[in-house]
Amino acid sequence: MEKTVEEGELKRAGLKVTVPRLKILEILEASEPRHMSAEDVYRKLMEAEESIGLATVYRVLTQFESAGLVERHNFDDGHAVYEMASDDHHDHMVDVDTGKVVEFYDERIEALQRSIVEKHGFELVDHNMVLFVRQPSRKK
Amino acid sequence: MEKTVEEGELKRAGLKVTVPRLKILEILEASEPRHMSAEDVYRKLMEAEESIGLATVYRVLTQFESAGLVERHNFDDGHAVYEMASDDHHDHMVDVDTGKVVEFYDERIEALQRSIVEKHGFELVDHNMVLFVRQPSRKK
DNA sequence: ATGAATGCAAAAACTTTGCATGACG
DNA sequence: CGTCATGCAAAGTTTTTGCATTCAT
Repeated sequence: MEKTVEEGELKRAGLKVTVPRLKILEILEASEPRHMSAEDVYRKLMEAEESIGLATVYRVLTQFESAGLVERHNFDDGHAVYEMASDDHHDHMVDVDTGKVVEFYDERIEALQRSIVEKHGFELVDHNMVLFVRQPSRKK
Repeated sequence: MEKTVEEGELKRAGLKVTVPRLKILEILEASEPRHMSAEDVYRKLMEAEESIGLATVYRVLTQFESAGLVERHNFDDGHAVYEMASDDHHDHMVDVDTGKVVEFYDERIEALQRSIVEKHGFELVDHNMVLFVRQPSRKK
């Protein structure tokens, strides 16, 4: 039985290697679009004929978040979505017509955020920025 | 019966003037902190001895949002909060230790957002930015 | 009077929890 | 083997909806 990369990731995160955790990790890594709700993950599991409870999906996603493996975002619509944590931080741009999500990074904005926060006497722990956009070609 | 400012606001928004809508509008305008969940509003109504159903609070807040009277935000914790819409746009800074919310505005960030969005071929419709901050005086 | 708004209760959507069973190290 | 993870179902939260009644115009 060969050791997969995912097993290593789980061990490093201090999580016991189990079938649900492996499957969920695989799904998140292969996911397109990159942002998935607990339901989305559960649906993929069902498609893959895995019998894993929805409750477990929620538990595992929460653990992954605590372990820093995934990031949780609250866009607008009121339910959480998860994406694999990457070293490179990025923000999001959501096309309001299509729902498509574009990721981007701009160091000037990051720097401005830090400077604004410091001006108010705080230090920046984290941030969350979503730009709602649209193709300009729409009439009116 | 004298006409209040709030009555005018409701009429202008195309909403019939009713007791629940007036009371909720008053509460939002007087609110401190400025960000209130539906439950918060409902609690205030109860304190004021008004018998208005929670369902009505949700309905009215949704109508106010559609009418542009209030803005809805999803910070981190998963339930929506509302604040009176003001002409001057601003973003939010949340102290992760105390939960306190600071509002701020920085034109340089606004300009950068527009420029980034255009570089991707979109136009900016709206945005949402929350900085999670902390008092630097914490040890470790 | 007539159509819209409200209150109540029931339902829906999303997430968490309790507990007995089963799996990992 | 002891502990931790899982599945299932039940409970919690937050928000929405159906319907009879009340209210604004």
